[in-house]
Amino acid sequence: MQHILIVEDDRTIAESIAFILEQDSFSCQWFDNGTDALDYVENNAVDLMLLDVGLPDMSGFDVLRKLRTKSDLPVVIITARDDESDQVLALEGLGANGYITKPFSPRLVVAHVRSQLRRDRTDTNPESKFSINQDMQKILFHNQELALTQTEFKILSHLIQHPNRVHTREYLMNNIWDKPKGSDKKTINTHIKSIRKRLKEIDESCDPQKLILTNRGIGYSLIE
Amino acid sequence: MQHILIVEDDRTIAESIAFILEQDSFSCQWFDNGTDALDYVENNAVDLMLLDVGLPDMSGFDVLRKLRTKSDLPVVIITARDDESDQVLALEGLGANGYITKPFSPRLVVAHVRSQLRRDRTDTNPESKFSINQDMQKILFHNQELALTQTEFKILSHLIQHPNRVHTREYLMNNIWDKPKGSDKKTINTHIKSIRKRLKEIDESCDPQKLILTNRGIGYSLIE
DNA sequence: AGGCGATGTAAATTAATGTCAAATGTTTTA
DNA sequence: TAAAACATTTGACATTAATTTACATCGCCT
Repeated sequence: MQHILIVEDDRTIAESIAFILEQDSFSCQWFDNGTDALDYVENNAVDLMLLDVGLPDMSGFDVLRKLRTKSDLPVVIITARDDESDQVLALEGLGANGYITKPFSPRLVVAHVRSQLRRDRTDTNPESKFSINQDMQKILFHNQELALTQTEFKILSHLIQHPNRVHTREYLMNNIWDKPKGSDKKTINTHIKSIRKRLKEIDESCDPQKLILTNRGIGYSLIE
Repeated sequence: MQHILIVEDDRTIAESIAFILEQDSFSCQWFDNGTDALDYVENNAVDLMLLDVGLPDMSGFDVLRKLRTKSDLPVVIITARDDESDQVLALEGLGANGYITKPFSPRLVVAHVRSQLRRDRTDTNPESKFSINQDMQKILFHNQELALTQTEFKILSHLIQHPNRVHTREYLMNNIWDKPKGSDKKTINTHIKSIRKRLKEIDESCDPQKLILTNRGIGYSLIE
């Protein structure tokens, strides 16, 4: 679970942000001043800071400046002043990572938070046992790398990207290969079999036939 | 030098952005439609995309959606519509990294670009066995200088600067040589081979085929 | 039971990559 | 400027991996 630090002197705003972040399964810590926040960052694992500019003890910009002398923690500025030069200063001069102007909806805050934190994770649907790393052309199953060949990768990607729906052999044939092969329909069969084998290699206890379901007379589908 | 892709159908805007980015020592490439831009991203080294929402052929959101099926390139949306729900969709739903609403000053664009790229600096990755000295055109491996030719240097630099991802032959060809070579042949292979040989020269015990991985049917990748 | 698909094994085929040496291109040096 | 030294490209060939085909057997569903 990722931990968000909220530095905001308006209790109502802080609470509404915290509420929606917690709904989105982040954990939050709130401070109404910069000094305590900086102190907390020193000694605690924080993934991102939401930083108001107007604080009682020091400006948010000053907080950021101080923070940046020791940490590159992602910081999203929240401010009532919609002044472009402030934004340029924050982003370029001080090293902020994002900038939100009031008034804003809590959802926008979550969007910014997620956007900043996205890079730190593997891009994946959290419910799925699979995650695809396009950069490496690799698929992780239970966070372990599957040793797949090129066509196996393509087939499994298709299934993962459109789970819970049946893919006919013809459909797969047409979408995996450039030239329509047409000839033997058993070739998909073989690839599915070897994909299943590789799933089993990683998770001995799983039932690959329930993960990749055979829809008799139609095709295959991946079940999430 | 970092390379920015501008996708914007208004020539005037595109040019003013390109102008100020080039002043800030970025290089730019401009497209006025989504199709060409997506095509270009496939096979060229791009560090960030500035993406207008209102494009002639497809919405910028669609461009982003398509892009995200294969790449996690940082994308900053530029749009005339200051609509919060659009922004939430772009940031959270589609995986945009930043959001700028028109009208904006070119400086703000630069600020966003810098802010997004700040994290990407891999030059001084302490975990890496490699370090690059661009000025001297030298690469150190285990702190020992590699005796590389010009093309070997370029290829290895690319791999080091974007480690842990696959670089297709076509991609490397487009980015290492000025003029796009028509026929591929085995020229990349040969260079890779000689780079691997030189790695082995320095560290007899290393396995160059595990450092520079062959991704069969795709390309090569450097593993950190 | 009979058909369809799954599984296992193996061989044949096709494709990608590695390797090497010769040919070509480029720069340096005498 | 010519020769030498080096860099790059190329094609032939070897090697390895991936894909397809084939066939025998097993099990499930209707």
